[in-house]
Amino acid sequence: MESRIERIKKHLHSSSYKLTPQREATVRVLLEHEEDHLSAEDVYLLVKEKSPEIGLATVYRTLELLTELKIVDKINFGDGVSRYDLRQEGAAHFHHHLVCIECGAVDEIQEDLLEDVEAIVEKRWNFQIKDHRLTFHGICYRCQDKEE
Amino acid sequence: MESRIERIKKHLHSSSYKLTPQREATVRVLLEHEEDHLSAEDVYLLVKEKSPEIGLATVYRTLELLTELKIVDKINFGDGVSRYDLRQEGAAHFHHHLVCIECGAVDEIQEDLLEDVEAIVEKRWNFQIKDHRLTFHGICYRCQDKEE
DNA sequence: TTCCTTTTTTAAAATGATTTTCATTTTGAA
DNA sequence: TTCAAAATGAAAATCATTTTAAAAAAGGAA
Repeated sequence: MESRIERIKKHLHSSSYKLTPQREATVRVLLEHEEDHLSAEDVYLLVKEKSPEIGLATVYRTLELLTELKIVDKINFGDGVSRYDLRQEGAAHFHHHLVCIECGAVDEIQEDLLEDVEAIVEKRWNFQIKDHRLTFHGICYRCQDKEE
Repeated sequence: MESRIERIKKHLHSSSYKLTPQREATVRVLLEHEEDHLSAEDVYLLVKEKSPEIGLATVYRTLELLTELKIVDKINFGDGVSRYDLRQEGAAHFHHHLVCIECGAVDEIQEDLLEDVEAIVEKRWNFQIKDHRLTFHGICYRCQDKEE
């Protein structure tokens, strides 16, 4: 059976891009840090551990390329940096996030939950939805426990 | 009856901040441009028309202050700049956005639409929601017409 | 293989948004 | 009026990200 890396390689090739060693190292870091919401700088530092010669600009270019190909999602929690999440394979919809305003933790919601809302928006606003971003800011279960 | 500006003034005073001429000029620009999703630079240029002595740093500081006091919402559509929206008075919930990937237009959805989703999230993830951000990316009704 | 063209990379410089610094001005309370 | 704190403006600094330019790598054709 085909590995995730191999499928990404094919995906790149089908758009006539190569899976260079630098790109592969970057993808591997993303694979090892799913759900971690790494910034470009985070990714850079992690890639550097195994491939010290890589440049920050290459990481940025790779993340941009992967975003274009919809292999990763670029997200923004309003803290001044973009973060990059590997897309779940076969996921029809982008996952949602829970950002804790106490401790800063970011949890993920894989369920869609928006089918009904999207149906309403498409019909009522006559808007053809291609993608969405939903983030809740609040207090996570861990911090709720702390307070009591 | 009390004007919007006066209520904002009281809001500032209740946190022991002053409504200085610069702050008032900034708020007035926001009041005159609701739904326009102005960037700090946009606000600065508009404020400058009436108050040419104002500095960009002051506009940034004012927008930050208004954000802290929840008088404005700072939003980010992933285009590299933060945008600032005056909050609807008495609006329990932040409004949502429709971003057109063809023409870049940003439309607003004032309806909540998320009550059910939030109830599920609060219960199932045991997360105490304080705020949310929901943005749909897709094709607006204007661009759909163009294509046909 | 060798040559050639294209893609990719690197490091450094450039850019652009935002924040900080610091000297000056304004403010409100005593 | 006097004083300390708050606010401002201009410039400098910062930080994330992008661009540049030259070198390296990759792939295909002869």
